[in-house]
Amino acid sequence: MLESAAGLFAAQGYHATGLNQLITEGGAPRGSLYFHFPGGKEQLAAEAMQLSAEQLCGVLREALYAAADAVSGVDAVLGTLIEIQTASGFRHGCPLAAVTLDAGSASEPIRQACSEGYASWERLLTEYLVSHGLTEERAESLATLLLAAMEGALLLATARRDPAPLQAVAGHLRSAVARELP
Amino acid sequence: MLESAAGLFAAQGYHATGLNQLITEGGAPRGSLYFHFPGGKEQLAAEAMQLSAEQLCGVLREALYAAADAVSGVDAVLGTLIEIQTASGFRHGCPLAAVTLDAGSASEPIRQACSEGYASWERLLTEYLVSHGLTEERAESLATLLLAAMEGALLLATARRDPAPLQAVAGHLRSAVARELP
Amino acid sequence: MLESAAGLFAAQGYHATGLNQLITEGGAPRGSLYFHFPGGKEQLAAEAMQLSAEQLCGVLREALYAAADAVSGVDAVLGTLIEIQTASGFRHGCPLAAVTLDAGSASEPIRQACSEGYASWERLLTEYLVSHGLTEERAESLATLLLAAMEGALLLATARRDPAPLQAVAGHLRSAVARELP
Amino acid sequence: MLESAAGLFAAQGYHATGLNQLITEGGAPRGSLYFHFPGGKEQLAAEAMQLSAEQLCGVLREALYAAADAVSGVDAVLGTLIEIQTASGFRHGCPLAAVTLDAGSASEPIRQACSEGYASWERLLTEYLVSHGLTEERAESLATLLLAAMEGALLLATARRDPAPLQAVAGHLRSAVARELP
DNA sequence: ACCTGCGGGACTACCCGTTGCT
DNA sequence: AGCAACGGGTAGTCCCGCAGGT
Repeated sequence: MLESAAGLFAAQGYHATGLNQLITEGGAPRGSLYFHFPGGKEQLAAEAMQLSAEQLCGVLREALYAAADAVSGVDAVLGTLIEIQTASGFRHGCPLAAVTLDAGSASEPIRQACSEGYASWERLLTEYLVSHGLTEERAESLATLLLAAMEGALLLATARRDPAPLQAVAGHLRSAVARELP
Repeated sequence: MLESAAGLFAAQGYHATGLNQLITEGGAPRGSLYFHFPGGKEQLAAEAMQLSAEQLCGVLREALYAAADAVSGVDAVLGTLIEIQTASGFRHGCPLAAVTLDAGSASEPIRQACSEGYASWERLLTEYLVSHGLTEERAESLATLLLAAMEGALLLATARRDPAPLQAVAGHLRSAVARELP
Repeated sequence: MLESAAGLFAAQGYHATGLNQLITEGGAPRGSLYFHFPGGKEQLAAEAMQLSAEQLCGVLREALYAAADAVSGVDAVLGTLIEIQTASGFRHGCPLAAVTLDAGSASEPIRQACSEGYASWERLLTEYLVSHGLTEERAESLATLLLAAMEGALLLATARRDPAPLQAVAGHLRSAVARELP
Repeated sequence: MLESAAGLFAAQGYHATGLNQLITEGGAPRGSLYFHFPGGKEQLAAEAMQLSAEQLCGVLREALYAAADAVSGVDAVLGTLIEIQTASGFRHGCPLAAVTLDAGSASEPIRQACSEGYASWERLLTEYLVSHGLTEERAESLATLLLAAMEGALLLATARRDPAPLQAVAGHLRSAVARELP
């Protein structure tokens, strides 16, 4: 249920995703939804965002820690994103972005769930960079750049239906990391 | 009319913005909308995206070409974005992003309008970098990084209601540009 | 539209009457309803109550002023009520009572509409009694008794599906009026 | 449980009172309701009506038989009603009326429960009047008038949020009774 | 020709009263 | 006795045409 909701919200945003779509796709009856999510669509979306964030966190962690060094770790992350996006026909970009932008301004719980998701990814990157020798401060700043550039590149790639922005960004991020390493 | 529509779409996305809101905010009667925009809401949104793109293009151009050098040009652009976002209480981020993500997948005209908007900004940056001595190829690639990082930072700042991501990214982009200059 | 709504509300009360029923019975599409009654079901009910009150006021006035004297006027009114109720199979009692009791406590506009309806009937009776020689004060008090007894009798008759309470009350009201006449 | 249900139904009618409200107010779990009341909401309402009728019957009996004579007995009854209604902020009128009108036409068990409730009150009044010397026939007829006028006055008072109709009616009923006494 | 009041349903999120399975 | 599930139903709003008027 939450899984399918997460996919729908990621692809269409909050308001474009109707309850009907959520329940048919999720295979649940209408009334059960409000039993498990008394807060309705809003709560469902917030929990879906949390789930999405955790899942992607796991995927990124695997990609990072399977890599030989920090530079190829960044490469692996970008490669993963490219694969996810092209495999889905450019429907799946960042699983939080669409909801962040079309519901984050109206619903505080949703905004917080999204914000926490981004923060979790940023912490992951920061810890990874620290484990490769960067100071806490430089790691945090670099992690923000990495995350922002990846998010933006996903947005551009979605708009263009073309992974080129992700690839162009990958090159720059690789060298940015390389330069910061001790 | 278009102006107010652009603001509404930017802040809420496509599906969260109702016709009622558009006409009350825009001060136009209901039926007239379909005289001026026979394509309905979709056409209105596409044209609003185009308008937003052009307006921001002008603002960025001014900021860039008023700066003494390329590094401070990038600084000026980021500063402008920070100002826009904080001044609007973190409601206005990128004027295209929300619509790109919640309507771009369903409406081809809207996706194209957004895509063209991003492309126009990228061309602006590319030309600016070329005018500061970069080769066409390196300028294009760097422009993509700049645009992606700015878009992503706007997204993160919106989610967090905090301009910190924009500031963190600004530092890295400044040095990225500095390194590429001849 | 309002006529059919008035009938439905009278027979079933406010909450038991769904919008679906109102629009199918009234022959209007759903969207049109909210054009003419922006306040939705609540406004529709309030206006229906007003209409019902005016219509019944007209019916009662005719019955009263067609009668030879005050006593037979009261008789005519009760007779009219009996006829209305038996003709409808005890579905139509007082057109305001059901809504007064199941929405009047939750919706101030509806309560006011109902209250004004009762007041209009009371004024009608008061003026009629004054025109037959009662002082203003005694007329008002007697009108209240007449109205209350009629309302109560309609309620009892509805519950019992039997006009006997109306007939029993009629006798007492007739003599109550006879005694007060100069 | 039944007590709280009775209060809710009296104040809001049958359809305006949701199961959720009944179980939260009544402090019972959702599923248990259908153990104790296999007939569901309908049975619950019918039994609540019966309970309300019996309780009010008791209250009225006490008021009547504590009075010195028939006239002051009627006075005591009206006084009790006024007190109940004003004490509850005009939310509690007749405990059966709202349900009678918004469910009596659709549910035969409920209609019968209400009808029996009214009949029990009428019997009480009849017996009281007989015990003060009236013939059975005149007592029955007068009891109907008393009950109808009280019900109607409660309705008017509820609509107006003003006990004036009850007071006006009290005067007339007092003299009606006085005249009938031997 | 330009505009708009009104009408038309499909669809929204939400909640209802009810019932199997535990 | 009771939790979890069930869909049909709620009021309300959506985006969109179509005649009529200026």
